[in-house]
Amino acid sequence: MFGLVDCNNFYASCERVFRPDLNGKPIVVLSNNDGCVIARSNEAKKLGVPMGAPAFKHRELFEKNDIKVFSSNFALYGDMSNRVMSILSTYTPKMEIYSIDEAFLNFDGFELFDLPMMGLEMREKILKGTGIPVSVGFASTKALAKIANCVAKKFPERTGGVYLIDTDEKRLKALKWLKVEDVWGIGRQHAKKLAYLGIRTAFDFVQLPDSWVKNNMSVVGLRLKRELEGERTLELEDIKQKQSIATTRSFDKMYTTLPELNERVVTFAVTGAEKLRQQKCCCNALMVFIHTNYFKDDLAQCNRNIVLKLPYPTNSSSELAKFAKEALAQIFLKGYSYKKAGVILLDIIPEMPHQLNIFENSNPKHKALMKAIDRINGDFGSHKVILAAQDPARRWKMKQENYSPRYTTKLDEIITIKCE
DNA sequence: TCTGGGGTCCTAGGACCC
DNA sequence: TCTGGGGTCCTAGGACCC
Repeated sequence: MFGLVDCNNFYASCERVFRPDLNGKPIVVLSNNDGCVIARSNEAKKLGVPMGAPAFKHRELFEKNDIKVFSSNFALYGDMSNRVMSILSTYTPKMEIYSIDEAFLNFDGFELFDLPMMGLEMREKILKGTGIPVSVGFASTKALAKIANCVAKKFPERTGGVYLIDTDEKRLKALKWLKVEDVWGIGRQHAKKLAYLGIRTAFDFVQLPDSWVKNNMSVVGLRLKRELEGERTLELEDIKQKQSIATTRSFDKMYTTLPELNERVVTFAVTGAEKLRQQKCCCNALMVFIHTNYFKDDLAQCNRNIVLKLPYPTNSSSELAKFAKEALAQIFLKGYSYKKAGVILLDIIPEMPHQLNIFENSNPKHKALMKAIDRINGDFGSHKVILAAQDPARRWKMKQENYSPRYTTKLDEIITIKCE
């Protein structure tokens, strides 16, 4: 059996943990730059706030309904996620943290256990220990566990937030209930094609011939079909090192000159390099991209990217910054207003051992230098030591008008309790 | 005025090898 | 007139996930 534990409205729930006055009230969390809605409490969903909605288009709806708006606070969400995962890890050694708010648990060998009871206990323990409500689904495959979780979340009164699919009858009932576009692994494009064929539910999907599924949805679709039929094709995945590390941002205003973009791109490269060193890896290539604002049809559009193969693998901030600058210089065109840029580190390999180049290698002194910088920034706060090419005044602040305190990770933002 | 960010996997087709 | 067969690697693009 697999278990899937998923936090309910995770970011919204995190914001409410330390604001119990907001329980039962509609709240939304916005993306970086306060751009789009990326999380909604159940109350906000009921009021018709769509997922991904641009905030500026819904200001009126927010105000009229007294919807509390938050800027995203990833320091808080990341820490709350760790707490939830750490409680979950006490239930089985075999666990895959699938995303910030959900984890697959493997319960092979737990045949004698009462899984639904265990699910209820998990729920309770996590709620008590972190304040985050979760839903739990159990089934024989990952895709079915996802569906069981959906059922648990959709009918909390009837299920208590925990649902187990352990018979064919329950499996078929769930498949007939679930809309095909809500199946894990079926996205917008495939859903459109399926709708055209009159496929409405997960059950309808499973009736399709294998050949059609293979031809139209490749082996990925076929594996999914097997999973829904109850045949295990997906296993828990190990925590692997990342194959690519992206740092990309939209700007607060349009940038038109190379020096302005240089500063951004260097900072992105440095951020990527830090993540690279954290996972003890080097990269062999990087991509830099820039583009204009594609929401503005009336402006001239420019969308360019380049992949630079590096002469040697490195994780040095200054070397990667240098290469990123070179790459940017090659794609930058004058006369456009740029809105977004990014640096993506590619072809990632372990730091040790790696193949040295006969002629040219990463500057050996950088290793100690980076270690020192990482330690200083780790102890005294990030951005204490930066490259000269980065903006020392940090003028490029993100728009975050409703940023909540970092209750759990910052000593001076911790809550104060008054005892009378 | 204002529209997020970070990932993975698979396939087809081209270039190349013997 | 007639032009093999079997591979690998790389890339761009498309699909999906949170």
